[in-house]
Amino acid sequence: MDSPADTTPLAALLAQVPQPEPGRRKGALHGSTVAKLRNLIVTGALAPGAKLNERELCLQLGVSRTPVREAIKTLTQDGLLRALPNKSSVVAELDVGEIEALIDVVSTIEGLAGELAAARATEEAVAEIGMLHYRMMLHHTRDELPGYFEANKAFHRRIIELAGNPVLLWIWELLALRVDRARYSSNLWPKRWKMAIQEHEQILAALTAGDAALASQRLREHVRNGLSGLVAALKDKAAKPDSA
Amino acid sequence: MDSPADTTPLAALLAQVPQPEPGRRKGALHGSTVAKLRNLIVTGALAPGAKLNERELCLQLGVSRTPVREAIKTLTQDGLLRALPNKSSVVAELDVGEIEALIDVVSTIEGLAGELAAARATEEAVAEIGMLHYRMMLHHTRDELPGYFEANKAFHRRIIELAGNPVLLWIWELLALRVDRARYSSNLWPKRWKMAIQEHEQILAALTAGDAALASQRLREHVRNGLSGLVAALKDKAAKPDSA
DNA sequence: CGAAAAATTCTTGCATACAAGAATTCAGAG
DNA sequence: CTCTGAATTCTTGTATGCAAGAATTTTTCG
Repeated sequence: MDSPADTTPLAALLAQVPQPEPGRRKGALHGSTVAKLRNLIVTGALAPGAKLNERELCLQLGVSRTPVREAIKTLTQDGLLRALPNKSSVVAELDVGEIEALIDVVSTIEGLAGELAAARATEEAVAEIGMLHYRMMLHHTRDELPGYFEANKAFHRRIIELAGNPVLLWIWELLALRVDRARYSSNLWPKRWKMAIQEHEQILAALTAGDAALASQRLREHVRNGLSGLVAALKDKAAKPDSA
Repeated sequence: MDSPADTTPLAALLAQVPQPEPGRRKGALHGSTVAKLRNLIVTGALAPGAKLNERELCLQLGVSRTPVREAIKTLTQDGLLRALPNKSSVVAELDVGEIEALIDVVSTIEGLAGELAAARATEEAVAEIGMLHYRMMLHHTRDELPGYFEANKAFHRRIIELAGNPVLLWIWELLALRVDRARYSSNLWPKRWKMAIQEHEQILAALTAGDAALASQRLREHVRNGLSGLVAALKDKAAKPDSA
């Protein structure tokens, strides 16, 4: 059976079939497919409004329709795709109105996180968040957008985690997907870097002091400032669409 | 081809096959399967910890594995199921700690909704919410739990809708699933009916007055009271498990 | 009789086949 | 040449097949 020189034509054909990539184990396709597709959408590689052809995605991602369809369903639930009955799903438009709606919700959620986090802030936890803050500053001085972006997100995530509320974290992750998408689509970022860093310092100080009300307020306003800037940038872009 | 007396054995066999229920159109199975399964979980018909056998569910729901698997994935994302790799998914435990976590998040979300709703409260909208309030009172006087339950949820939902923020509504619906589940599992309800009705009246008054801060505060506290009662009831139940 | 191991059965993960509906193409009439 | 409509093709929705891994039973040895 394991003879390398099997001579039947059928065996020859079968030999070059899938070869399930030795290292791949069962049960990993759903997750990885979701991750890949989500990245394409969040980063804008798949533009808003783009139609998703399942067969095409199968080829592109190298899997069968089953995991692709599962991924589409998942991302539809996350609000990144819109499903039309018997028609191709499309990448959700990123409506400025919806981002404005996000402002209220995300700022409120992060405000709550700040309040809870301040009450639980140990020295160690604050130090860890502080580290993320400095990492972000480092990327700032180097003008490294992706690194800055990632450190910024890690800074916020760490605060949510510090709040110690799993439901809060769950909701935040859902919201963060949409926020990220909006961020990617408007690269106004350099303009807000400095102010964001200052605000982060203020937040860090409030957490260090264990001042729940202050941490809450500062996070709320920080998020509101950031997203408002995003909305303004997107409106600007919409007004003069060719200045990218 | 349409001869009613086709004589081949194969045709005879095919004749008694599925008969896809004349009224059923393509594309409806996913949604209906999710709804059915979700109901089984939320109402507790499928107990926390129960293992889901896909084949069994297929028979029970009368569909193939595909929609069942999709439904399982959807509900897993909603947090009603937990997926274990290569093993049966199980109905998520309803952990008291998680419900405590829900308190902070749901009360904050509804507080935000109250704030936004008060700012947009027209006479018509307030009248509509008032109607739901009276419907709830009616069910209260008649001791009709399911109706009370439904009217209560409609009351809250209408306020969220009045807030006019689609992201807020989306998040609220996700959270409401877990809240409902907790409610079904603890039937302490009659005890809190009266107070809930009084609180609703206060909320309605704040909305009528267009007082955003007050509406926000009252909704926040109303939700907190309700869920805290739930947690207490569940802890009680856990302490003396046989008193159902 | 008890315990470990081997074999069988069961269950999920992924792929694929088939059917219903949508999109597109092509033909023909005006 | 354009518009309409029928026929073809394409795409999604659902069912089913097959294999990898888990659970269970049976068997064998101490």
